Amino acid sequence: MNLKEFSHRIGLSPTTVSRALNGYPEVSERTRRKVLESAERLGYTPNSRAARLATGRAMTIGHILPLSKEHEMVNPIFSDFIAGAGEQYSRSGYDLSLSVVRDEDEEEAYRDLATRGVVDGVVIHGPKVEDPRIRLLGELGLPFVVHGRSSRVQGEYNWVDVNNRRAFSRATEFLLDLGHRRIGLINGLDGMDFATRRLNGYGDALAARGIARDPELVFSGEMTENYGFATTMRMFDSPNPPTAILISSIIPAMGARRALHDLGIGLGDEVSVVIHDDDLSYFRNEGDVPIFTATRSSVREAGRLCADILLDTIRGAQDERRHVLLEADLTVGQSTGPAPAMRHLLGRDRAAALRRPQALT
Amino acid sequence: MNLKEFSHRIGLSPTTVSRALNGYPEVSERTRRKVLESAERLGYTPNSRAARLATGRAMTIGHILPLSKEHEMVNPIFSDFIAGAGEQYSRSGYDLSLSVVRDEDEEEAYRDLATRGVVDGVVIHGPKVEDPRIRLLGELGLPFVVHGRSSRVQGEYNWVDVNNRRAFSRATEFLLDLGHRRIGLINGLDGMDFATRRLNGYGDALAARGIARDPELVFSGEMTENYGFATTMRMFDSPNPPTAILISSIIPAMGARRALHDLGIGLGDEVSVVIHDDDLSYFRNEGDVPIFTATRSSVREAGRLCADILLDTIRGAQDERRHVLLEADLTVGQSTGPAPAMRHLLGRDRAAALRRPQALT
DNA sequence: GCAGAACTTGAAACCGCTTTGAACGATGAA
DNA sequence: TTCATCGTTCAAAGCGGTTTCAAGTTCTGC
Repeated sequence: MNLKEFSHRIGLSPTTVSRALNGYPEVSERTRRKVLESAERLGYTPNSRAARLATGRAMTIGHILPLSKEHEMVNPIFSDFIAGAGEQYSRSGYDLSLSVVRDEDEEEAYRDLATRGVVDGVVIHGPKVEDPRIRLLGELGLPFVVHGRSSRVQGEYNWVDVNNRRAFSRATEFLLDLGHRRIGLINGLDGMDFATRRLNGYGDALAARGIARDPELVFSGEMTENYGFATTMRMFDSPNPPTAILISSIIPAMGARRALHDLGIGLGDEVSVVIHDDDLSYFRNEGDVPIFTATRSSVREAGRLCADILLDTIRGAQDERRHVLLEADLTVGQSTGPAPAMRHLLGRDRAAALRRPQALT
Repeated sequence: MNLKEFSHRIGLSPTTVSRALNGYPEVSERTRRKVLESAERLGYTPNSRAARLATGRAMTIGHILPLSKEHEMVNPIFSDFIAGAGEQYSRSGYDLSLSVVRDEDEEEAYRDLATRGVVDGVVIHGPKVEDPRIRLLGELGLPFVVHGRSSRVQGEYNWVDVNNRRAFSRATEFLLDLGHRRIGLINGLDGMDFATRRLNGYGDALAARGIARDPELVFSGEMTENYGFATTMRMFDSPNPPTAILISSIIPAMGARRALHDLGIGLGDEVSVVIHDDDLSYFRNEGDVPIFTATRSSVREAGRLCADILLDTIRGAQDERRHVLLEADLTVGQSTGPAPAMRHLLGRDRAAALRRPQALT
């Protein structure tokens, strides 16, 4: 049933019905009640396609999920972020549109969303240190918010970020305080803004204690379980392995744990691990004493915040650009302990001998 | 710029321009080329909102992501499925709309999508054994495809499923052939169709060898890492633990591995594990010899197939309902081996003693 | 009792595209 | 040469809402 028929049936004009349903003040309370009740009874719902054309609003927020041909990987934090943001969209009557594109087509995809008029705003995921998408969206005049920041981009824009630098400098200090001196870093992909900030935080803390950064202990890559495994193996295959490792996500941390296990190295005992925990719903680092010592910041909460800011911007309630910097609290779990005094006993030979798990047990 | 202005500028009627851009045969090749080239040059793109109203098509597929208040968990396979499906949508010029709703509002959400006319079809995720959504969508007349099946629902509908029963009976047989007799099952949530089929497959294989199913060895729950950990701990806290475990996803398998490690029980050696592997992009069970012996079926591929079927149905190219049953191949990895003869030595006492990892190393 | 303000309601234009039905010129057959 | 046919193009009527502007009602204040 369309508006014309519905309004005719209840003996009112389309104008009045439209106003009543959209909460305009010009209709009397009595009429509004009648309209709402009749709509319920007769099962009338306005057609969104028509409303969107008439109002010029798409009532939709766009998210773009780029897939690179090489890695073919979906960022595991994506779904939790979306869950948080989507919750807020629903609450405000907005839809969420997701475009899956090859990463080389990503800019084109933003352009497309804007000119086709299917979204009122977009969220930028995973900004690089110098991300061209920010300038592009500015030029397109499409409201947006960045989940993260882009250090080398000039100008104001909305963003929600974790204080990655502080989180990683604190985590590093924590390990230093435990007596660790050789600390590895299993970081995210090179070029990603968050990875750079984490690296800086780690570097700062080391520098403050006068410790040189050993490039052999720093890795960057896509944060899969296998990546965590491979990099950990690599570190312990050297004559001078670390006594502690910082890991950028719980997923590679799983791989690191597997590696340590295979090598027969005690986690939290012989080697300490601190992770950054995005509080993924299927991978909770919880319990009285969490498995991993971690700097935690809920990505779902970040999604909610991004959504709120973006919707405010779109509704024009927000003139200036907004920034939210989330602090990640450090929670001590089972994966950290004092640096072992005997660390030098561990070296290439033992690592090689222990490579196969069966050889151990 | 809108169609009126654009067509005026290039000296053609809106009709002709619209036809040229949409590939109708009535326009001459020369005119079409001119239109396409001018559109490119002047930067004209049709407004989708208007096109959607005019055609009555939403050019959008809906996905609903339900969040339960208790678990608050996002299915980890969701993002990979979406990646697969979204790829196909893009290819066909369709958008993907994602609605995040509380699970008690899920049916209402489908109803809403249908009456508001914002989608042309939807995908049903995670069907229960008897899922009311299938009948509902039938009544609403909204094209749909189910990722999975619903055993106790009558009638025809599109679906793409893995042969869960066969996969789990084969995995069980594989373990039986290795001499295992006490085999645990860490399954998905009770009531989910896939979980029921897996349980049946497991039960079939045991029954075929005359082995009684021990309820103490079967668990169902939401497939988190912690769930895998807790259930494994529980199994080994009994006087008669299993020598092998089947696990429904690689995520709880991580937890199971952690538990075995904490208990000091060798994986693949003292205890065998077979998982079902959805081939998640950030969690690849790969390598020359994969970590886990697994029945594998790519959820991303399932997403692609669902999208293809749904789009065919919407375009009317498809009259009958379509079904795809994917077979999961069993790949042998490092996590399985012959049943240890000395299994009876392991019991409650040793398990209790080994509970804390530090006590071991 | 009446002018003017304050409420309510409705007619019609509009959002920007698609598509029907008509018109036009060119071509070919009679 | 004329008429039917074909290939192109266009004017105008939708699609189903929202919103402007005008008009009708009911209140106020005097």
